[in-house]
Amino acid sequence: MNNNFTVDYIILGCLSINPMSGYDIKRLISISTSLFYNASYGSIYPTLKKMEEAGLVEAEEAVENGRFKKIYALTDEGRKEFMAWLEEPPHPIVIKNDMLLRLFFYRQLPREKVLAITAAHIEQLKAFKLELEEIESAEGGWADKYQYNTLRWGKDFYDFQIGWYEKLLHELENETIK
Amino acid sequence: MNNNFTVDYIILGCLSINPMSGYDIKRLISISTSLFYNASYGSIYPTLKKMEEAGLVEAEEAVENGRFKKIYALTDEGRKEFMAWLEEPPHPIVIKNDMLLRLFFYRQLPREKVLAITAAHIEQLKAFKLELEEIESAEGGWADKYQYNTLRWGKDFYDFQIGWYEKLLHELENETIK
DNA sequence: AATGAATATATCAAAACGATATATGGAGAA
DNA sequence: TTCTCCATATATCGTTTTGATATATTCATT
Repeated sequence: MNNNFTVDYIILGCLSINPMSGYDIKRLISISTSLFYNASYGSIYPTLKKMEEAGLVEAEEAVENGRFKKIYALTDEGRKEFMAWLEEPPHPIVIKNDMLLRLFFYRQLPREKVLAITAAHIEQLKAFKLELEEIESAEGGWADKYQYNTLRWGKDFYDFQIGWYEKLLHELENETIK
Repeated sequence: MNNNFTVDYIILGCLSINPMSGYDIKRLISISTSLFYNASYGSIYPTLKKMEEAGLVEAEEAVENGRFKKIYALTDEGRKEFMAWLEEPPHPIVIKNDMLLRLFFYRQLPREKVLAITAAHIEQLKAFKLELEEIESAEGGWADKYQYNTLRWGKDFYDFQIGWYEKLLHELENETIK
């Protein structure tokens, strides 16, 4: 585990809160961190296996509601590894922003199409923000002050984006930028 | 090219501005879009080869300053493909934000370490913003109004992040959040 | 003449994605 | 009751992407 910008630590982090299955990890991520850090089944399950072999996690096969489950928990070694990671300074942010990539080339598109796409994008951002607020009101149990702040970042980031594209749209409509 | 959230279109986009080599594409990306959409040599060169076979780009072997270069240019087919992509609505943003991921778990870290990491992160963001402003004053030739706006987004996004973490830091210092 | 930086192409192992296969339990409808 | 659909749960697989490195050449500096 030489590179500390991998899916390994989000998994260790989930298990540091509670022992859980790969499916639980995926669900926890999707309702809490997916906006700023996501992971797929295709990385979660192989990584759990790899970390079990490395002695960072242990699996206990359990039956819950009559359904088979493999509950993973941190070992002492795993918790040590996670805490060491937690103290390190963070890596720079990595973004794939498809809208901005397209914007970079929009000179080649007729003005009215740019306006339409931008307006639609603003509506989509507003819809995503609403979704996030629904998650906020539905959940609540797991939220300590730090976790709550990551959720607040999500909302603030949507507000930033919505405001930014609204300003752009108005400028394009009024053609005040040269 | 079924999935339109791949490296293919950023390459077609670069070539839509000017014919250039894989090395040129990498450099153009790193000084213009890397903040919101990056690509590595390991994806650029194989993709150029794949798209040449598919007839979307053509290579011309040239000698520039006595140095061998493979200049790629869009074919009519390639430009058609790119323009079709450009009209589509964008995919949602994808982020890997290591700082926020760590924040999600910071309850497990002593308060003073959280404060120190957050303060250091703010300084790093300010340094990155300065770097971006240096790129801005160095370049200028390629900047049409849309391209300039993507650069402005970068600066605005740094301002948003700096402000956000400064607010967080003050709240943590004063412990006004429950 | 030597060194090192920038230019330029290319490849490879490891990681991650995205989609899908498989299977079961539970809820509600027909 | 049985059928269907959805949520739960684990797992895999081809493709894509990353990150690092290998190789080679030119140019400017020492």
